[in-house]
Amino acid sequence: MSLEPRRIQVLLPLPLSGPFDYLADRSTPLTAGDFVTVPLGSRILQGVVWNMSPGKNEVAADKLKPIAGKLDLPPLPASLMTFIDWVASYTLSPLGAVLKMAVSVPRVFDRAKKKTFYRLVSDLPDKLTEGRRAVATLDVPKDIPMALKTWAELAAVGEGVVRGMVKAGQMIAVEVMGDEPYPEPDANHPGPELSPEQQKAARHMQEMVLAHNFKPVLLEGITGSGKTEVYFEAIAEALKAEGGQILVLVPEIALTAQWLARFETRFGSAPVVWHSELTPASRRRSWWAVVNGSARVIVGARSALFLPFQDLKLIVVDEEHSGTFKQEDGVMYHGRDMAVVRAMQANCPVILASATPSLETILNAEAGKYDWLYLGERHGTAELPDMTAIDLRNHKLSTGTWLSEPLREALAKNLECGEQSLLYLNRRGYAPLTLCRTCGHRMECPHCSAWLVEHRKGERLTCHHCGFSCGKPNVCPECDNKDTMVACGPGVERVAEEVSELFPEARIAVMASDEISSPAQMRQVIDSIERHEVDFIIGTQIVTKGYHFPMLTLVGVVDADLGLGGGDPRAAERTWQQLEQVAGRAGRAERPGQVFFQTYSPGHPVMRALISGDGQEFLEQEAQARELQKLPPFGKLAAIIISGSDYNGVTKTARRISALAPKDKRITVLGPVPAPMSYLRGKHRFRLLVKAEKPVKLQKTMGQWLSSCALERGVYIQVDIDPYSFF
DNA sequence: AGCACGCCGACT
DNA sequence: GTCGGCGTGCTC
Repeated sequence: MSLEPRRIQVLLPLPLSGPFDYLADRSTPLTAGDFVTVPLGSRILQGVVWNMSPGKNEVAADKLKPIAGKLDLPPLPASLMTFIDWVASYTLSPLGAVLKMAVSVPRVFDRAKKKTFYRLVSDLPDKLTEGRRAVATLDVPKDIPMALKTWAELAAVGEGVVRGMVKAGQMIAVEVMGDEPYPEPDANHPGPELSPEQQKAARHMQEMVLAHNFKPVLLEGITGSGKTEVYFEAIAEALKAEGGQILVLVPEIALTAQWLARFETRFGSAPVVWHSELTPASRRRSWWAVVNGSARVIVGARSALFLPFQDLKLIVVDEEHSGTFKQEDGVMYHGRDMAVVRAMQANCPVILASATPSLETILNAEAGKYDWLYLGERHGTAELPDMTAIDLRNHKLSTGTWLSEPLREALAKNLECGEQSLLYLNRRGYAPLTLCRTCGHRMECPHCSAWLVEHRKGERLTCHHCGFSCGKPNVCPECDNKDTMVACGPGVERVAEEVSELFPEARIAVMASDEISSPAQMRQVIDSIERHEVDFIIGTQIVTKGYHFPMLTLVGVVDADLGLGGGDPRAAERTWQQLEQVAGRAGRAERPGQVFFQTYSPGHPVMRALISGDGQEFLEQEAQARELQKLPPFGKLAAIIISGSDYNGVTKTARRISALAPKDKRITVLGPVPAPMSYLRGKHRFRLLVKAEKPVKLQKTMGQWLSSCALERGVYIQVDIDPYSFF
């Protein structure tokens, strides 16, 4: 019998393309997925056993080091390892970089101590002391063990009382890895009444959950149709099973206090949350709850896909059309698409919900690859808002104002009626551009190819791409003339200024990401709107995130054309989605709503679709355009970003990569052109677009192609499979 | 990602 | 003469 140490593969959470071989003692029990510590260079790192056999490319025997130890943690579930492998090869990212997303839990390893929790026994004696009775009659979910301290606090007794009950056998100690478990959402908690239409959709999804098969479903529902309540029923169905976990992906968890409140109303307790702004302690607690299976429902941002679920029963992607699901740096992946893959690997259904589904998803549904459920009725008696385009060619704006006569009148009338109005402009700050009246000099960011945006707070100019900021100059840096710098164009702050001049008495709230920095602050603003302490809401994108305000009956889109320029084939679709979402804010509950779009091109297909309320024709046009250009989903698309601080080096490399493109008729390489942000954080960026016909194995082709291009120093390339912007 | 190794400027 | 700047490249 050989007692020679065996060679195993260990993957480290570093941007390395694959696992390293290490030596492991045959007497230590190890399996794939186990967390180990290994020496790397001069340091000791935590890694994951990726394979119990050596790697393909033989490493010299004298380089091999033995593993340093094994961590007392549950192994990474095999399903997550499969997913990590898949994501790495699909996105052409280093395997270790993908692993890092799954194990970047601060101090998760060192604090993995066993903790003791307590639960009540079922057969308690009738006679108890007053303190013990308080503990025994607490209204807490059964079978959820809690810390001694928690019991004492909830029952308002001393810890001694609880300790006494343990001694008397009235409570049982339970050993749990990690922190206190979360309460389990109650599937049978009485929820809101569903309309027949909602019930029908809910039943379909419940059946999918029971079938326990991979199946994507598009849940399309106009704003106010109660999509959330419908997929809650699918979640409830999955919860009824003995074990298993449900993942809900949302675009920006930090801002969805209203969503969490609705969840609690339906299920009696909050779900486990996961997003980048969690404190290290709650991050660790959530991670543990997921890995030990005690977290039944997890709601999170796209990174939640990489949590160590033991047994996924259902995935929901809310607001599936949202661009924020696309990670644009590091490992570039699309959360919605990866959610579908994760569901496929877990063999469970995946629900894609949206009022304005992405074209990709609609086409998948039309092709029959996805089931398609449609909710067309607004909840209660609310009717669809009235959509009106204001042609700015006929209603000229006077200089320095941004609200046309008809919109001002409508706002005045709405204020008189005591109802709330929302003005939407997807632009933060006061003015997007500052220029010199004398010489025309534009204030640009020294590190990016972007204009500096003026913010009223502190009279500062700020770059929205890299955060650079400086005071607003009195003297033109170019021609030295004094007091010639003027603000051009509107941001939300400037519209707010105009509104306060028009209606000096009115109460105004500005909602923009730089005004609202925490969920608590968001909560505050929402509360004050709900309490009707606000007449006018002036907001950017963040107002489209699914809040409803019953007194909000008028929406004005300050610049409906914003975002249509450029030439990005996705711009029209995005604008349509955004404006449709904003329009949905108007006239919920029992009050009809009005929506006004200020535009210079009321004949644009997007505007026509919005006004007629029929997106069908518009989407068909978009689909045709994509098919003609062989853009996704009719073909494959990837971007190569070449960046570096040396402009010549970058352009030279970009041209060389383009020249070395595979000679294949089915592959077209466009560019290089300056990337959307061609100068970002001090680095020049150029982009190549790779268009390929569907049968082309894009990852394999690109991998071979790019590894054949030797890079000069200081030049970096990055691949973006399925780029979000087609530019 | 770290961390060493390495090759050029201002200090005791 | 060294201390140290951070550029490049390796880590089983």
